[in-house]
Amino acid sequence: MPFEQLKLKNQLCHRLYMASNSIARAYREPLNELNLTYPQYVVMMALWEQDEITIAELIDKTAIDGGAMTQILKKMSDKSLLAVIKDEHDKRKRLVQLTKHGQSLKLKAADIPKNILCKFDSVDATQAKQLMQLLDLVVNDLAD
Amino acid sequence: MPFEQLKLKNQLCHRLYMASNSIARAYREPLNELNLTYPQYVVMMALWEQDEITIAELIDKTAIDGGAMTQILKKMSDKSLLAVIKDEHDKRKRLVQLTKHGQSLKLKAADIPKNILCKFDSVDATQAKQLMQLLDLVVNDLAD
DNA sequence: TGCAAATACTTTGCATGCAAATTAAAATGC
DNA sequence: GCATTTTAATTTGCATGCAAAGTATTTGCA
Repeated sequence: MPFEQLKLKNQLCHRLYMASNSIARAYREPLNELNLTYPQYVVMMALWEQDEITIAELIDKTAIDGGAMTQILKKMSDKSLLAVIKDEHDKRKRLVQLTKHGQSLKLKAADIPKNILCKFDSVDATQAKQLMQLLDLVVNDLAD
Repeated sequence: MPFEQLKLKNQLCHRLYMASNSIARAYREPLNELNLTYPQYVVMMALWEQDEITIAELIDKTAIDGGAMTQILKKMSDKSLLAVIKDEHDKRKRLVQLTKHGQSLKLKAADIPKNILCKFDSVDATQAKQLMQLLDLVVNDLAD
């Protein structure tokens, strides 16, 4: 069968495209209540894990584009979720620091992952873990 | 361990986010040679499977947003890959039709999926199929 | 010491994804 | 038969993802 590989139903990339968009859409509602977009939420999660890190470290942890990160941090700073401060030891670097407000939001966000997982009627914990492992393989194979 | 569920390493959504971006990035180079973006390539694949379908059907097949689809089709029309024509039976609808140029591009695109798969050193065919099945479960569970 | 190369960010331009509002046409219902 | 509702697209505004160019510092090295 010629061109069989070009059919959408055979494309891993299209599955990923749809799944990624679907899950981001699922997060939209609960995140709206926190006045956060999905990438902004990812930044918050990274900072809740470790506060006061450089922008480069934040980019590394979140895999968010550097150009986008500048804009995202500016908006989050405007919302008083965090502050971007100069690194006195290396003036090229800037440190990102959560505000009290940003820190306190962690409590409100704690239930979000669970509420999303509730929607997965067909995927049990084992499958979810398996899925994450497979996705890690994909990401690693495609990493430069 | 409190807030363990908020760590990025435990988040299925963040894996999907990274994997989807990674694979879209991997397609960028080969698609540049065809002067196509990734969503435009998805539209082409849908039309190579079945030509002369309505925009609604195209949206259904590709899962591309309707608002974005209008813009995408306009750009593809400007590049003479396809034409958007009126449906005489139902004037609300519009049909999308590949041009000869659009049809001929299928040949050049045929090798792209294989070349991307080459990059997956750690994922064999069985795992790829398994991954697609799991992603289908996720998409279906999240579908309204 | 001094200058080229590497780092860390920022800025800009383009292409979506998405929600919400809008327009046009067809289907429904009373 | 006509108003209401539904369907099909388009338009608009906002938030990225990404590539490429630009700026400010710091490193490396001759």
